[in-house]
Amino acid sequence: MALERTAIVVAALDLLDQTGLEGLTMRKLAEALNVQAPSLYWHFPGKPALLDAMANALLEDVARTPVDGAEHQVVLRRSAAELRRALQARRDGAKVYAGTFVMGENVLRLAETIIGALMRSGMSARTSMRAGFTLLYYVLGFVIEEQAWQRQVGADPANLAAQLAQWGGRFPAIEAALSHFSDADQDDRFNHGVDLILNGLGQHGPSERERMEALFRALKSGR
Amino acid sequence: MALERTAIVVAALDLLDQTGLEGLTMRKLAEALNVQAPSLYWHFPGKPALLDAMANALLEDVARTPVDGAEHQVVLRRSAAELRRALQARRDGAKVYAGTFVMGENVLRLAETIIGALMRSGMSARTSMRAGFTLLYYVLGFVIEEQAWQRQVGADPANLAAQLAQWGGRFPAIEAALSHFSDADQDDRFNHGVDLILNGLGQHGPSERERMEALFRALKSGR
DNA sequence: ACCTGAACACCGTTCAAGT
DNA sequence: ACCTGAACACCGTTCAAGT
Repeated sequence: MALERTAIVVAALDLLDQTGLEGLTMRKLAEALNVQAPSLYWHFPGKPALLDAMANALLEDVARTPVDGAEHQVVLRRSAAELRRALQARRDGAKVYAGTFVMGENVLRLAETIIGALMRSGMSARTSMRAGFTLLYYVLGFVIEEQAWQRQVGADPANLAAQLAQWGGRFPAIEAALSHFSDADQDDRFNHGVDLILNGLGQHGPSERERMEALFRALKSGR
Repeated sequence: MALERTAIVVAALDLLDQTGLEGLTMRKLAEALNVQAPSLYWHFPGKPALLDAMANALLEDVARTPVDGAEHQVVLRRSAAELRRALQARRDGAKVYAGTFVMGENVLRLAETIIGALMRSGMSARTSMRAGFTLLYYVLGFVIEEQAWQRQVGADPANLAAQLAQWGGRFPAIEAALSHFSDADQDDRFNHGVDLILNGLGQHGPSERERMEALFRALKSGR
């Protein structure tokens, strides 16, 4: 029953928040569902399959807003922010997602939204895909490090400067930069990276030939 | 003894190649070292500490080439390629790295190389850090997905088109783009993303004010 | 300083059996 | 169709004891 599968995934995500990825076990999950551990194996072939379903479920609310005729920059910025938010919403969310490779509905919808917006702006399918994935990789990497930072430094902030000081001036650029690495700054940092990628896109944008092809396609489809 | 610690990490990385991250256990590692499992706890406080050491060891050969006066684009391109290669060198390398947050020597040297090159080009410490991390996040995200792809699709290539076909035309942009997603193309895809980020940097580059400040600093230090 | 034996409190998964 | 009991082959980690 589809309802039961969904309920298991929901319970698994709640358990994830409580225990972290390390503490997420089939036995504890079964207990949370008032069931014996082997029952889960009727619904999922194994733990990896459950983690795949969890990864896809993380993106449930991503890329739901209609794009309409929005500029590709707007679509990409919003998509990036939504993906970050979705991965951040659960403890170890980025690590769960990073451990899987799912062609699930939510993942595909997100990719379709981004790549589609780029293609509609006149870029070729090839360039759109590459640019879109560049953005997605950036977001994934960002949140992975963001959550690792929260786990490690969030638990013991004083330790950070001490660890760096241990190398005694061997890394001056980092020391100069680290003062700009504050917790309050995370959103700005994230947006700056997104802007950097969008900015790179501007130059690389549709070539003369790609513009002509896009125009031709539009005319042919009668719009 | 530092020698023993290093030997453990080397053995752990070799075991990782054989078993993957899932199969990497303290007991198997101890066996590979002809020792009982509890012995490892004299050298490392626990498995997470071992994984931290492994993550840092992955970057052993990264950012070793002297930068000299190289342009920042050259430094960044090389650093990105070296990081990708290092994470790719071991099975599940990116996942091991993504699970940790280590202020280790190798990680710091890589960050110093990138951020230092950007600062020397005239960018502020703040902008250099943000741009540098954008590149690093991209590389990390790229290799995570690259290795996930190798695990999943590499094992069963025929399955891919079938999985996508299942959604029957709901994701046309992806279908159009997927033909450009070949195994042979991975290096090109990677470089394209790096170029995109470098390209975005060009516009964002040193402002007039930042150029003046850099010039002033250079003059003051007598160069 | 470095390692072992024995034990504790867990794991994921299988499978026959129940309803 | 869905769940349980019992078991198998493992885990990470602790700790007293050895050398």
